[in-house]
Amino acid sequence: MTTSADRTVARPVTLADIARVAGTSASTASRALSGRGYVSEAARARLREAADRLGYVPNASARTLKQQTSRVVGVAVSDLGNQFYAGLAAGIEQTLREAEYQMVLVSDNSDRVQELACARTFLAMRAAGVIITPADSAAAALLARHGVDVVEVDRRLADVACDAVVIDNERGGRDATAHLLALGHRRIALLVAETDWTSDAGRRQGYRAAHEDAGVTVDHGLILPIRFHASDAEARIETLLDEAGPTAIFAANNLLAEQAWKVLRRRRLQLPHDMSLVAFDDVSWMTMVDPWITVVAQPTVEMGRRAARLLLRRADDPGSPPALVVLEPALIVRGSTGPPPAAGSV
Amino acid sequence: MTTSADRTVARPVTLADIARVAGTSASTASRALSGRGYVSEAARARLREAADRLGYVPNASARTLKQQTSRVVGVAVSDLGNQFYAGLAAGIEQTLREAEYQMVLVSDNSDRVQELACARTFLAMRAAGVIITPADSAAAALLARHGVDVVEVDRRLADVACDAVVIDNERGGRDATAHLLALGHRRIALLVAETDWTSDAGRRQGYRAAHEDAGVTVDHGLILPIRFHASDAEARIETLLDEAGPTAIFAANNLLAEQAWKVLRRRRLQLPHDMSLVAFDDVSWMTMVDPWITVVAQPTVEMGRRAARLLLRRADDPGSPPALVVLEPALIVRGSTGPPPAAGSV
DNA sequence: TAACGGTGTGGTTACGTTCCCACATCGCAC
DNA sequence: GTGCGATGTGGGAACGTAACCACACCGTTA
Repeated sequence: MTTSADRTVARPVTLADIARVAGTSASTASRALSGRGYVSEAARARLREAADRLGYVPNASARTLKQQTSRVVGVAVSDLGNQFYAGLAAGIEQTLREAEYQMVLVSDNSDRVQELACARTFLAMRAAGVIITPADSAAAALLARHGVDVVEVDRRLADVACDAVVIDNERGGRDATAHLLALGHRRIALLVAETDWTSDAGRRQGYRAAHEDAGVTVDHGLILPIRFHASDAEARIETLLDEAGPTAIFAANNLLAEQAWKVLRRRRLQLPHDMSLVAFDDVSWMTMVDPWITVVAQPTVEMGRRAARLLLRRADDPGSPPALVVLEPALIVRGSTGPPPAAGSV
Repeated sequence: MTTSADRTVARPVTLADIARVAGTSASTASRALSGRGYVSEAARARLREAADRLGYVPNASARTLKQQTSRVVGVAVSDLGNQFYAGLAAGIEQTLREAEYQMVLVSDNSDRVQELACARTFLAMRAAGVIITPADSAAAALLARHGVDVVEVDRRLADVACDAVVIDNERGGRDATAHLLALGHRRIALLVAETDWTSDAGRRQGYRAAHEDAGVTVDHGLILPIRFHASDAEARIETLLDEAGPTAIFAANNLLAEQAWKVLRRRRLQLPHDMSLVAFDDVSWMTMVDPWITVVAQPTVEMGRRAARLLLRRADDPGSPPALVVLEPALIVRGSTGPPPAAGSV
């Protein structure tokens, strides 16, 4: 007995099925539904109707196999749990969806092995392109060698020529540091990720440049490189405070800012009276704590959108030279920064 | 002239290429690399070597086409920009990656049209399964009709039988409300999403049940349903404060909590002296503001992991009955709740 | 009238993989 | 020595789509 429930296991409807129902060939059905090539209005209408009635869903794999390219874009970010990367992904997804592309999203923990595995997966899927926050140059190289377009976001690492979207990290670092120097600080601690990424290197460079501009010598004991998710991060910040005696802290990413802020709170240090703090990347908590945190804001979601747009543009115009989009960070001065405690005064 | 750079446009390597190099047939090459069926050690070694040397990457589309199923899981969440959904996605991605599945992630804005479009896309990709935070029952119905496994997360909406991962929302709402009632509050405002979702309905039901348990009648003027991303949310909260005169607020999701908190700060109301606040969903800012926010915490990432695991389990054992995983929320009492202001005292 | 371009259609093939089947060669037991 | 199962291999079909080609029919023009 056949009931409607039997349809739950029905074989997927194909072009051939529709063609049979509409009394045409599969070729005509393909042309009618894809809109390429000649089809009479009558045939098109019949085929459309049949497709609707049977619940036709085109088989993306068959299409990809035939056309040698898909509408899938691979995206690999360092840590989906971090608001910054989640925002990037949200921007990318939004733009891709509007262009009717799909996003395959992977969180690779900045691990080169996982990153390379992702690249291989994207290759296997014949991804139309890949957007990556690179931790290593190997993935981009592999993809480029197979002719897959790559866009690097947040930092640049590839040996090969490829599109990239970054912010002017040096300017961000410089603005933040100059702001503190202008307030009178001379001992500014720098908390920075322990990597060779261009993002952190740029911020570090900006920190140095601002000191040079102001004619202030940097005490290298004030610079503290910290690995991502290092369990001893807060302890090391404590040590820095004790040993290097800074009057201000510049935390070069939102995670380090959170950790620094927690240490300061634990020590009951008043912002900005006892210590000034500048963060990088304006996440929501920074305007919820008291005082609000002075910050170098980056247009996170917009970076994602731009990266996706670069990829889409290259799909249209494969020959165009590699584009580098540099977005501007914005220093937003809020309550967490002020003059240093007057040494020995009162 | 042929240079190494020419390889950038090389035709992808196929099984046939490898077979030719190793002196076998494509069938044997397939068996050797996929590990299914008989292959001599010698042949396997030769084929492995050839695959490595030529940089073979299997074509996922061809495989999917042939096998009629893929290693892709479709994931549709309401709003990737919200920490809660980002956490869900992170948990899902982690578990899928460990099982060597890929996640196609879409943010559908809780829009039924977009949600249905997503479902169609996942169908086209022959997704092995779909995980969704549903806004409408149509998507799950469509997928189920085509034999695609669906897991609902955070809320249940499907007419069809499918796996689901939720938390005990009623208990969460009840615990939060009972906590406030025990402190002596009798006028507790409820900020809740204006939907028919089981999540919010459950929290609302818990709110009511706690009142009943305590023998307190609910003033319906204290209940404020607010649409997601409503631009007038804060204004309506202000109005509620003025007109209904609550002594405590229970905000049934992290967005409403943020908005309520901002209104309270603007009014310079002291937590918990002038007003108590309980939030739902423990996001990072809640332990950064002063005082810390009392909250009903939900295991966000774990919910994602469990959802993915349900899907993977069903792939192994297609016949198993629909599973409903109910995780427990946890009331964490912190500084934002205390006794109500003593009416007319002092 | 013949040639021609535009329109419309269907047959066939190819994309790369897997899987079924046929077949061949063993060693071993009866 | 015949049968049989285990091992190993290759041929060929199939998955569903899109592209190419051949063809057939029109109306128009030389």
